[in-house]
Formats: sequence, C-alpha cells, structure tokens
Amino acid sequence: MTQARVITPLFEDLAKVEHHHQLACQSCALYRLCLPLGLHRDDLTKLDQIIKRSAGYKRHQILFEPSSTFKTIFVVRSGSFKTTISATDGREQVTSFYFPGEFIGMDAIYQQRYLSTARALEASSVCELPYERLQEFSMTIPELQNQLMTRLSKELSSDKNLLLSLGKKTAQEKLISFLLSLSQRFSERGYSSMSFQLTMSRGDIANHLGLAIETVSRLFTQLQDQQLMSIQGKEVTILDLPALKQRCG
Amino acid sequence: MTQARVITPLFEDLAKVEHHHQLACQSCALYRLCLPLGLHRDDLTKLDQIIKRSAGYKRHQILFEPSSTFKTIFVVRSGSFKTTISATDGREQVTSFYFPGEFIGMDAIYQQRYLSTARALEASSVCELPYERLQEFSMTIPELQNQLMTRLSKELSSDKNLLLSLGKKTAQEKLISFLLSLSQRFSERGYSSMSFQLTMSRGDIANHLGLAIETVSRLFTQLQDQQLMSIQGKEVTILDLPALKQRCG
DNA sequence: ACACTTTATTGACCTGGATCAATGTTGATA
DNA sequence: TATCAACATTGATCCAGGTCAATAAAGTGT
Repeated sequence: MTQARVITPLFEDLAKVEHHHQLACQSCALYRLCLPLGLHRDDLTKLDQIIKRSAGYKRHQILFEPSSTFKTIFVVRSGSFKTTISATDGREQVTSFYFPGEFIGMDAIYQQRYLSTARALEASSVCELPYERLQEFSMTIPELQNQLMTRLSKELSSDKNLLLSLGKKTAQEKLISFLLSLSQRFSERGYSSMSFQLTMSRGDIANHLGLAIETVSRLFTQLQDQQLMSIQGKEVTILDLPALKQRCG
Repeated sequence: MTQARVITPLFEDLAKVEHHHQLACQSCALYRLCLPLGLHRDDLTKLDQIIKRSAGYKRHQILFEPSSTFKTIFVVRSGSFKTTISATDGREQVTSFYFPGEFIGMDAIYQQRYLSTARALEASSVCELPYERLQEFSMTIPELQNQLMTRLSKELSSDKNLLLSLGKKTAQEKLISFLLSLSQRFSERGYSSMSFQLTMSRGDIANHLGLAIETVSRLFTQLQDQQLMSIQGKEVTILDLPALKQRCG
C-alpha cells in the first residue's frame, strides 16, 4: 500500500483504470470538468479518436519546454503540473499550477511554440489534443470551439488575478489568496475544500507568489498561530474560512 | 493646431476619416494588424456587417466595467486604453495597456462578464465585435476562429511575461522591459521604435509594474543619467538599445 | 494670462520581506 | 534502517524600494 491518498468518488474509477490509456471520454471520470462537456454523443466519438492518452509522467519529468515543437495542448488526467517561464539569465517564474481537467500549453497557440516549461509535480498523466486536428474539428463542432475559447479566457482571468496578487498584495494576502484558490479548485474536483494536500514544494509556492521560501514558511507558522489554518507538511486544513476570506484582499 | 502628434503613413487615412464611423474593414488603415487579416473578401464583407464602429471616447472615459453586461469584444481603432482589476478593498492593478488593433475584453468570455474596468488614456475610438455573432461567424470562417484563438493566446503570453517581470525582476528591469515592449508595439504600428510618446501617466506605469510612482520617476532620471534613454515629459527616446536589452533580464 | 488642479520630481527616512546562516525534518535509495 | 540529498523551519541582519513631505511643472478651464 502506497502513501495514503484521499480518493473521492470522482476519481475512484480513474484510479482503477489508470493503465487503460484508451479509456473513452464518455466513461472518463473527468468528463464533467473536461473538454467534452456539452458535446453531443457523435461529436464525442469523433473527438475520442484524435485524443491520445499518454503514458504517465514521473515527479519532475518535463512535459514540454520551449525547445519542444508545438503540436498539442495537454489536459491533465491525473496528478498535477507546474509551468515556469525563464528570464534570459535563468531566473524562473512559476506561472501556473495545473490540476485534472485543466489545459496546459494554450499560450503556445500564438507563435506556435511553447514559451514555458511544464513539469510534473507528482506521478501524473495527461491527454494530448493535437492542435491542428482540434482546429479542424472545432469548425464543425461549435460547442468545441466554444469550449476552447472559454478555457483560454479562463486562464487569462486567473492570470489577471495573479497579477493583482503580485502587484498589490502583501505576502500574507498573496499566500491566503493562493490557498483559497487551491481550495476552490480541489472542491470543484470532488476533494474537500477544507483539507487538502499541497502537491508543490514551498519553493514552488514562494516563487509563484514572488516571495522567498523563508517568508512562506514563516507565514505558514503565523497562520497556524492565528488559528486560521493548520499546516503539517503538505497537508493544509482550513480552520477559519471567513477570517481567511476577509484577509485575502 | 493641437499638440503635435506624429502621424505616420499607417494612420494618416484613419485620422482623416475618423468621423466616418462605418469605414469598411477593407479600407481601414489597421487592416493588417486587425482581426480581418487573412480573411477572404466575401467573409470580410460579412464581418463588416456585424462590426459597429463606435463614437469616440474621451480621456478617462470608461469603455466597460465589471457591472457592464458582456456582449462585445472591443478592438482599439485609435488612441489607447488601460484595464484595471480591483481588490475588494479598492486597491487596483493596471493589468494591460491596449493600442490600435489590439483586443480588449477577452477575459470576459469565461463567465460572460468583464472582470476588469477599461478606460481611455486619451481621445480614442474602438470597433465593437458582438461576441455571439462572432461565434456564429467563426463556425463558417475557420480563419476567423483561428484569429480569435491566436489573439487570446497572445494576450496570455504577454500576461505570463508580465508575471515574470512582477515576480522576479528588479525595478529597473521591470521598467526597461516595459518600455522595450512599448517600443516594439509602436514599431509594429508604424511609429518609430526609438522615439515615442507615453500615453499613460507615471502612476499608471508604476501601478502596472508593481512600483511606487516615485521609484518610476527616479528610474527615469537614472536612465537618463546613464545615457540609456532620454525622457522629457511623455516623450521617450531610446539612446542605447543594446545596453537596455542587456539590462532587462 | 491667471488661478487651480493634476502630475511629476527630488530628498529624507523607514520597513516588509529578502538574504544569510544554522539546524531540523522528510524521503529516496540501497 | 542507515545514509545522503532535498526540503523546511527559525533566527539575525540587511536593503531595495516604499512612504512621507516639500516643491516644481504641466495641463485645463475662464
């Protein structure tokens, strides 16, 4: 038995059949969070044929980097990923984290090349959507086109909110906003919104929020002392949601 | 005669006919920077019929805000705009600036409501693209669909680059990156890349880059002292492009 | 050309969070 | 189940850039 990991109804089936790479969208546990939502049965069957369910990625394994040729958009099937963008001198910024059902690589459509590097945060798997095929299909499937635009727009929205965090919030507000957005995303995926596992390191969180690791560590201690949440290693438990919401700006 | 403003060939026609709101895309000076690029003649005619050329906006006038109902995406026709997003306590972050040919409001597609406020930085005008009609049209015009996705992706890319600036760069690097990106955009629009007018205030720049106004002001003085550029009021002249590029990270 | 408001500059000082440093903890590999 | 490497915490110190304050320019309307 490996390290206990909460399996909620949503992911139970997926966990059982993880080795069946060609699981159809229709029977995928992520169905309601994923691209196919709203698609008709026939369209879904067509879509199924172009989607490639890839083998798993190990922790730290690279999904793509700027030198990779852009051919596909990825959807997280299980696990989680981070994307980073680099300055010329090697400094890196963690731009996003991605969880099951979320799309990675959409910023590559413009210029047809990935501008970031995507790495698995844990053992993970993805579905690959060949972009050209997707374009062809979305011509005849309006709902698919709509889905793609909406996804792109959603990522844009969350980046704009992150800009607000980075530009105008204090260290504590940044961290609380981040944790609450994770909580929200976990809850959408059938996990508890009050208690969840961080899949990224303190370093990743710090980098993402424009802080030093030490600051994040101290803030965690501080949030515990204030009885707002409890953090033991990677396990976060929210204790006072209203107080947290009130402190995140 | 009003304050001198450089009119380059690209915008000459547009300036002359600014009062003709129904100028067709085919004869618009922005054609090669705008949505219609790559569209066939017939498709363009169809598109022309749904595009509304709005009357002008005055400096500081609001184009939309979060309470406005989302119906359209805007394309800047002349002038410039900024978008801001607000924290609950009123703190604002300037998320983007928009110049002729650029699209405003694409983050509203997800959730069908604007999450930011858009304001004119100077006397400006826009074209309105009714989103629903655009969706219908893009079903039959693959190139239009492609254009929309590319625009969305382009904005995503530039936001990710801004995240890198806000998170990992020093004040000087932030400002230089910003000015060089403006230079690039002006040059794409037929203006000089070495000498241009800032249409936004020091406050807007500072806010956008997560700095204090005073810091921006001091940096301008510093960049002048180092003979890297000259700034007189709103007029920026780049003196040593290689040195600037080398200092922006 | 004047009064008034908004925007920008410059200097003096302060502080939130970075950096440096030491220690503790967890987890992977054998 | 010991060893080593990666990750995390905590304390002491420092500094880039923020804040406060005073002045100077640049717009704007009459």
